[in-house]
Amino acid sequence: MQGGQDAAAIFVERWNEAASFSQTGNCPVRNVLDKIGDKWSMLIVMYLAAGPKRFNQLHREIPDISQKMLTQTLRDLQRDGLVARQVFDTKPPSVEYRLTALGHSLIVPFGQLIAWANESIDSIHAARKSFDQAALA
Amino acid sequence: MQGGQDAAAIFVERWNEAASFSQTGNCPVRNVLDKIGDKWSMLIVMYLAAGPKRFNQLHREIPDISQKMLTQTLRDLQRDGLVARQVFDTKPPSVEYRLTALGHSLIVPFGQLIAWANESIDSIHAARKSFDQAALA
DNA sequence: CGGCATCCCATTCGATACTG
DNA sequence: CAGTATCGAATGGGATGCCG
Repeated sequence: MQGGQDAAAIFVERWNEAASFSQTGNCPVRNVLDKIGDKWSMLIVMYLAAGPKRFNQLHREIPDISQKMLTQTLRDLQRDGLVARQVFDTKPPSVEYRLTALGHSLIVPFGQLIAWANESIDSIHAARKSFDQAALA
Repeated sequence: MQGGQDAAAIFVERWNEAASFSQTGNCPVRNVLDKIGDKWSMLIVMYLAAGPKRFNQLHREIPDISQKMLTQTLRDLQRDGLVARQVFDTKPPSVEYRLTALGHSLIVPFGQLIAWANESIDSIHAARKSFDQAALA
């Protein structure tokens, strides 16, 4: 619990610190959380965790993603230094994406969160069920 | 890296599993990630990590949150069993919110993520800067 | 193959006003 | 004090079509 309190304090502090100059939208925490909550960012990172992949390879493997969002999300990840883009001068040209060292380092803490999600999902569903039933009263 | 690969595999597996019955929107990972990415959910959790707080106390302490979003986010957190709501029958009535055991347990893995964000934000900003400059060419 | 540009709809969220 | 209700602007993201 001690570590939790520290994390909470840091989180709140950083957030409020950002609120003072929020015009710039420069909150370090929000910057990262926006990617986490993004519909596709983390899914792509997790697919790339297994190794480098080509653009259309990702497009085929990831269910339901549109070409637009795949392109856009890859650009954002590249811009943040989480993903590296390499063009091969073949014909037709091929482009390979891979995680950078920074991208790989994100998998560790993010994996903790996924583990928590899988452990807690039953409790969450149970809580929702009882909450919704209580609301019917 | 081994742990990272495992996490990635679990993540992708769970996601694809959900895609098959995606009509119901029942992906365990998305359920949690939506809360993480939510603009206010995690901020509220972090404020409550320090101890129970009343509604207006949260409203005053959290910068820029509207009454609507505070209410709505607290309801969602309560529904998922992360936050408990207790009404005191005083006059005027007061309502206290506190983290449940489940809510507290989220702070640990989420704290890891915040720590990563704070460690990596400089690298991210640097990557953005060089990316944007390269784009000007 | 690997994109980019455009249109358009759904959801999110802030502002404001009202209630027990 | 602790909400609820309604409106409207901004945003996210899918569908489609074109290009080097």
